[in-house]
Amino acid sequence: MIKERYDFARIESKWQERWRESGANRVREDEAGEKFYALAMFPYPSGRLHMGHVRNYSIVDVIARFKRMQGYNVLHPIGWDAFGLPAENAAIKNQRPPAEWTRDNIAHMRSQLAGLGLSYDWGREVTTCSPEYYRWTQWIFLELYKRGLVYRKEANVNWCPSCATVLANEQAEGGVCERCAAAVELRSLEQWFLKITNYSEQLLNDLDGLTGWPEKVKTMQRNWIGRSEGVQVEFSQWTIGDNGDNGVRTANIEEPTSNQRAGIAVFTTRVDTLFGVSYLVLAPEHPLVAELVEGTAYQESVTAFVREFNGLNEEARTADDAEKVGMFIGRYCLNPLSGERVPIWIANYVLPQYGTGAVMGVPAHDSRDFSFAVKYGLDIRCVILEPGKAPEDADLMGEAYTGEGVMINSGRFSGMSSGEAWGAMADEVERLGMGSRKVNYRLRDWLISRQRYWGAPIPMLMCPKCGLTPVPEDQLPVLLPDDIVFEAGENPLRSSPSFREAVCPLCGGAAVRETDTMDTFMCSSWYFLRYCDPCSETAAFDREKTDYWMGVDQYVGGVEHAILHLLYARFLVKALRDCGHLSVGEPFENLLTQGMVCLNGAKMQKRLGNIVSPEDIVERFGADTARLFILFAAPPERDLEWNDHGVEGCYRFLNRVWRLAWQVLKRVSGDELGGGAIGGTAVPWDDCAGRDGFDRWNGDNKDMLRRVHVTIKRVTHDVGVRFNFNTAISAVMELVNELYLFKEKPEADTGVLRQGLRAVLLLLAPFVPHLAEELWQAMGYEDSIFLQGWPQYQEAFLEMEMVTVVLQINGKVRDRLQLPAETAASQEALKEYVAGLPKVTQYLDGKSVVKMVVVPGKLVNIVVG
RNA sequence: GCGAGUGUGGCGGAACUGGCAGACGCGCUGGUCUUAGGAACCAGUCCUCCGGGGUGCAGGUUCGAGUCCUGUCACUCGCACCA
Repeated sequence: MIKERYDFARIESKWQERWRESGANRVREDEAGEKFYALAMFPYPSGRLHMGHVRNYSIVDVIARFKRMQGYNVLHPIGWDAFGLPAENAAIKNQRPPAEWTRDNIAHMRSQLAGLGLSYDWGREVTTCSPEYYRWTQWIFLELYKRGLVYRKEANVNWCPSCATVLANEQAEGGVCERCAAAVELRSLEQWFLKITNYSEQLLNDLDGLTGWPEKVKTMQRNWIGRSEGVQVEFSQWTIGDNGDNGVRTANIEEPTSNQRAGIAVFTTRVDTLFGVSYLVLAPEHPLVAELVEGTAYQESVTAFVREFNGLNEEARTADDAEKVGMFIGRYCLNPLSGERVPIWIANYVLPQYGTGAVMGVPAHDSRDFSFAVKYGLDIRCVILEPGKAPEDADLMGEAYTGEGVMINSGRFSGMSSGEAWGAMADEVERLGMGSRKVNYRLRDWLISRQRYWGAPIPMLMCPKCGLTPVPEDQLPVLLPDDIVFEAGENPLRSSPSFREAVCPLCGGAAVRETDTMDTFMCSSWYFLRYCDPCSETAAFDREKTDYWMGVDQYVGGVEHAILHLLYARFLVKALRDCGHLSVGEPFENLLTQGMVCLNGAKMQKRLGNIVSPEDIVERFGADTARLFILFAAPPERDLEWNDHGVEGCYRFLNRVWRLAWQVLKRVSGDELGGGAIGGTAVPWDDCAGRDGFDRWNGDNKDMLRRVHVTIKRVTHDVGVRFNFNTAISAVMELVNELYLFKEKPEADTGVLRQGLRAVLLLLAPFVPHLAEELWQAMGYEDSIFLQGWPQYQEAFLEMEMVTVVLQINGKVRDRLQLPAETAASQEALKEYVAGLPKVTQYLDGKSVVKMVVVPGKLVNIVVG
């Protein structure tokens, strides 16, 4: 028999053990029922869980348990995003291999997860740093390589000269080394890239099909991809120096000399402003700069200016407060349409990696060019009239006009609308062979090289004879060596002979292994595929299994992954599909981005010292209370303010449920109806479906049953459709309050009471699985509550005999009428009833009724004039 | 600057398609029981001059607006010289 006290510690460990022993959460592909793939973003094994994890995994667990009760075949896996920097830093600090540190962290966090009663299929656990996993990460790399989606290129990395090591962007914040505070330099290294830009268009367009994603995330991805349509225009180059004599146009001349070069290409989205160009700017890094100034009077000053930028990393370069600086380099070029001579400048505000690294300056119609022109006294030439402004205003511009208007000062294009001119001028540029329409993206290729130990080694070799050679598939995995000494400095793989020395698979000669490892985002971009087939030794995943489980039906995680992780995963899925390994083109059908967990108004962070430890909460109140609070305190997408009193409130509520069950069961066992009925089989009042069952009851009993079914309906909708767990829980709280009141009524039937308790437990089960399971068993059921179907409400039970109709006069609530449902449902009957009310005559006060608005079953509004 | 989002009691938040604002919980106040309680239970808890007024502010649409529209302010997040 159930005990009087709610002993959560005993109950929770008991059920966790039983679920584990019975394999309650194991799934297979061949089971009956539609599949449902519920996924939380897997954690980095930092050492212990924080509240953000608890929130994330509680949300997914509720969804998984709910769907399971609804009869779905639910895949609910967990794993570890286990490569990465902290393990390596810890290794240096404690002289312990990263593998050990990671393994211990995982062990501890695994037990914490188990302690929360999360219904994972532990048989599918995946760890990205295990050779069984990263073997396939390497295989995917090779697949992409085969498909031409991998290339090598020189690129800058953050380099700390004092630590002699490469830093990630996050470690180089503010241009300063995180560890030693030395100024970070840029170093150019040969590195590996994935051609994600091949998929720019698809990644952008397919966002429209992701109807289950928050608009916010899609917008962020759209901005990140940054598509813009424009024209790439060539400004032919003049040879003139700064002595002012007229130059000669030299474009299209064969055999160019050092003074006769082809044009300079710029990309513009505003080709309509071409006649407004008063200068042209190159990025300081532009390859032409050195050539253009070579041997001129400008060489020295320009070189000095350029050098200033080389040491600067991108962050310092693009900081908000960075002032625009630039200089004239003594050269001119020709405007392809107007034929005008245009001075060439270099300036810090032009980015080398976007477009062509060169920009046409149109001060009148671009705010950046405007401020630059004002600073350096450059021509501001208006070519588009702002509607409603007089032409003479153009000279007195206080800021750039970036809108549309009528063209002026633009040769034969004058008089057109700017929209028309855009097309006409683009056509003209193309006709002249001076450029063409072009689409540009902000998205850059994905640099996956990390000069680090703790990551999946890039499976490539350099053979002096055969060049770059992929490691053959049957030689995977390329294992990380463990004979490594960890100290600050270079990638330890570089100094490991056992790792570096290899044999070329093509010629059999000596070769050198690539020592770069892969960005951990690479490992986390396909883990959800591995969950579908986690133990395969012959493939990354079986196509049939991914066909069964993919895509993920519900993905849940923090918004901080809205761009990188989600974009990379989408890219990889598309690439693998194109390699013939997948049927789907998008990994995640529905996405829920949960809010942060805050304390005192700020995100819980070790750094801020505003941390509440999940372990403490579980120890003091139990996992069920922790889960309940975190789901009750706010809807999942919103930030959640932690509140200790609120936790106690949830604990109180569970105690209240416990006592209710205890009292109900005590009464049932003493009741002639209940005594013999407890057991695994259905008791009569458990299946009083249909109108007949309902009509057996009346008065308080009938009202109580109605409440039960109304609550089932609400909770089903709130959990299954809206993911508003907070309102679902509050609905159950209301039901419990009602049951307490009902219990004291003289007419209260024990069967109805039991029916109410049964509903409470079923509805609470996804939230507080241990308590629900314990009380379910106490009710006499032998099977797990999770094998019980999700409760169904009966329409007939929802029908009200009396309903409340609101009476308004001129929109103000004047009365609430209790009416038979039949009367309330009919326009005419309601009108008639209301018209006869003395209250109405009183409020009319001699005035006449202008109109009567009737909403059947709800409201009557009498408009009085 | 661009983009997205959010503004409701002392607090977290309800109000789903325009129809009873403040559900549920916290906190607070008073009470019952108790040796005691930070336990449990009961009652109360937006303001009010008792007419009414209240959902950041100002307008608008409507019989009716927290909800829709326009403008505005504040805060949060993302991107940020992307030509």
